[in-house]
Amino acid sequence: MPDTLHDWTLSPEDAIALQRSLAPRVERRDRLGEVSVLAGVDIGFEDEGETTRAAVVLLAWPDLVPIEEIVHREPTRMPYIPGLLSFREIPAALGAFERLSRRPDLVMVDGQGIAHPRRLGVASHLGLWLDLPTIGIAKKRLCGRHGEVPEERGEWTWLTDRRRKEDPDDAQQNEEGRVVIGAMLRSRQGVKPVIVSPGHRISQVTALDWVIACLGRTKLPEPTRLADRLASRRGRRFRDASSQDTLGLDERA
DNA sequence: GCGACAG
DNA sequence: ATCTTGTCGC
Repeated sequence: MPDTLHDWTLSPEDAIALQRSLAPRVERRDRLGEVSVLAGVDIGFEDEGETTRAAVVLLAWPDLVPIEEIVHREPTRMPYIPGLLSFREIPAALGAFERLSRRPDLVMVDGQGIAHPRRLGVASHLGLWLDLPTIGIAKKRLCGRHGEVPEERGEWTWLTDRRRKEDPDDAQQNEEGRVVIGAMLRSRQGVKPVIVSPGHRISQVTALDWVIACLGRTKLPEPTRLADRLASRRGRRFRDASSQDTLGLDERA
């Protein structure tokens, strides 16, 4: 029975202070080079949470064919605390990135980007650390509000939040002075929308464009979907039968 | 003070 | 996130 507090690298107070100091460095405008390799990142857990398993998948653009997969395991250091997710997941993610044969041009992360109380979700934090363009794709909302999302696939609605100290002066605002922090995207009909928020070095609109361009017929965009399968021990049953692998890609566009 | 709360 | 079978629907 490990005392979880002993494994903390940072206290919650220090982690929050670090987020506050890093948030201003997140770039919300496009700074992407030519994109030919995309990456999907996700984290899973084993041994009742004692082991963290990070998965990174590289895909060729625009084929969206996987060209490299890495699964990296290491001891879990921190418990899950809403708002401090990056401190729990990033160490393992970095371990996985170190083993890649090359760096991707754009990274899609399972979780929030700037749609975070201090505008530093795991996608933004990882983007800053790697100095790469990142996008956050989350399945649940952490903060902010939004109206109803149209039912049709590809439709979306803004996710907005009250302005905070962490928001830059030129942050994109709507008519009520609220700040846009992401978009609720109906990635598939009849399914709960996913939350798309910029991570680092990318604008809201460009982030949305990329995620939509990577949609198959499943809820999650291809990069994150593949990383998800790897990180959560699923999809191991079809390792040889590639027939199931490209199923989600056939009917897009 | 009372909820809400990524993975 | 994870523990877990069958089942409803395109």
